[in-house]
Amino acid sequence: MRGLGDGLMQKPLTVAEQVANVLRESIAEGSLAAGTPLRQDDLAERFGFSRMPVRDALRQLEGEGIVSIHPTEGARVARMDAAEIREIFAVRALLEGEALRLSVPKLGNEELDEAGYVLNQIDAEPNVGRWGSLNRAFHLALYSACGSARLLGLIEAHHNAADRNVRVLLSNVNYRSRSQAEHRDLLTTCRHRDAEAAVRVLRKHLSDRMETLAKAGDGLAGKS
Amino acid sequence: MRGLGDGLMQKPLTVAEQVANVLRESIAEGSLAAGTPLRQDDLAERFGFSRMPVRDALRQLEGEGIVSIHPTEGARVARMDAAEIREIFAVRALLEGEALRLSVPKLGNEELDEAGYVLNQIDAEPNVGRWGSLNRAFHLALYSACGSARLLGLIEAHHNAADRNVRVLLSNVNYRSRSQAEHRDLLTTCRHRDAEAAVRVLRKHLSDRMETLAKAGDGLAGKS
DNA sequence: CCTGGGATACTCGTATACGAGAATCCACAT
DNA sequence: ATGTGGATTCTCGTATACGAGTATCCCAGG
Repeated sequence: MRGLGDGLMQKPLTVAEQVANVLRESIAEGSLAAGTPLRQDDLAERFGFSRMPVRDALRQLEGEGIVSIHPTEGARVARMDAAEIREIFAVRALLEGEALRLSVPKLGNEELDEAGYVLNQIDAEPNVGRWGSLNRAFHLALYSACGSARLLGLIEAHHNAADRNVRVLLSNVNYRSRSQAEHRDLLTTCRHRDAEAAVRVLRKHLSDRMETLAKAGDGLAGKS
Repeated sequence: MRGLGDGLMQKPLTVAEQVANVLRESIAEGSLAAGTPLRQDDLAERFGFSRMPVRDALRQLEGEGIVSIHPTEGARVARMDAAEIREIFAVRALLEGEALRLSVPKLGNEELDEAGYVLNQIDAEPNVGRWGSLNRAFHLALYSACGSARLLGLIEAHHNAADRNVRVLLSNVNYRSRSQAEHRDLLTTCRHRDAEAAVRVLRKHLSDRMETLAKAGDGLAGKS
């Protein structure tokens, strides 16, 4: 859970955080496959910094569940099998369902329009790499009125954790169009301020996407 | 969320983790009040180590939401007002409710007996400081069969985050006896393998404890 | 040819050292 | 007396250096 309450606080961007961001993106993008050893020396040399910021970044990513660290053994990109993907999506369904339930009654047109704008951006975005963060932005916009920064932080962390698994399927046009259709359904339901219906749509959306992921992505996450 | 899946993995205990444990315990115990600045130099000197392990420990605790770090400003014990306490308990109710629902059907007598044993330990434990970890052990024992290491990790993290707020009320005999009574109710329901009833008991337990905490602990967490 | 032991190399954890930025405090001028 | 400016101090972030543990690889012996 990275920075439970960030988003508003103006922190001087430190090198360690930049490294963490790049690593997170590289892992999400897929250029760093699951199980890849992350040597501190190598990374330090690649980035042109010393090992200290790299250490901090790895610690941070460990907290997000993206890498796993063993003191003597070093850090590796966290493995993620089908069971793990199901776990993440189950937690997401739980957290996001609750966040949506709390948020919908308090949603203003401002947030709804923002969500709709993001949806259009997704349709117009040719670069697959940016789809993950846009997807996250859409969901968080709908939850933003839930009133619990902690809940939002957990949700964001789990989006990050699952990002790399989502992206591998984005080249599949079917996945993208179905996902977008479900997104628009969800937004419409939210516009009607029907919280329970929205939660049902969301849970089905997550459940369907998860099944697709777990089936298709079973082997590609890499095995030991 | 510290070590999503620890508990079984045998890691060489590093100095940084020891420091983190001591700090976590000190914060939970209350000797480090909310808002207290945590100077790296001071802590390093107190523990007899250099600043590096302290830095790592602080990073880790930040990930757990126990301390907040600002790059130039340093680290402080995270503030926690009544609203934050309610957030934590709301998340706990959500996570633990689901974990219990998943776990109850698969619970063996082994885990149930373990939970009962822990309850007796709580009654027999004179040292208030150990009540927090025993309480956590009881709850986790009931959830242990849920099948999701991720869920258990999140639950553990939120127990740690709320620990210090729980402990301040333990000197109150009423709180302790009522909590124990609710615990025994919960255990009995679990023994009957009635998942939905167990979830209802748990949610009421958490809700009641939260209300007591939020009311009583409103001012004692310290203000700026 | 296979196995066991020892030395080497590698990686992490920790310590020390240096530079930058911010907050504080004091002096001076108005 | 009060406000402003500058210098000092304090703290963190980052770099470099050292020590310990572990895995690996090669060579000798069976």
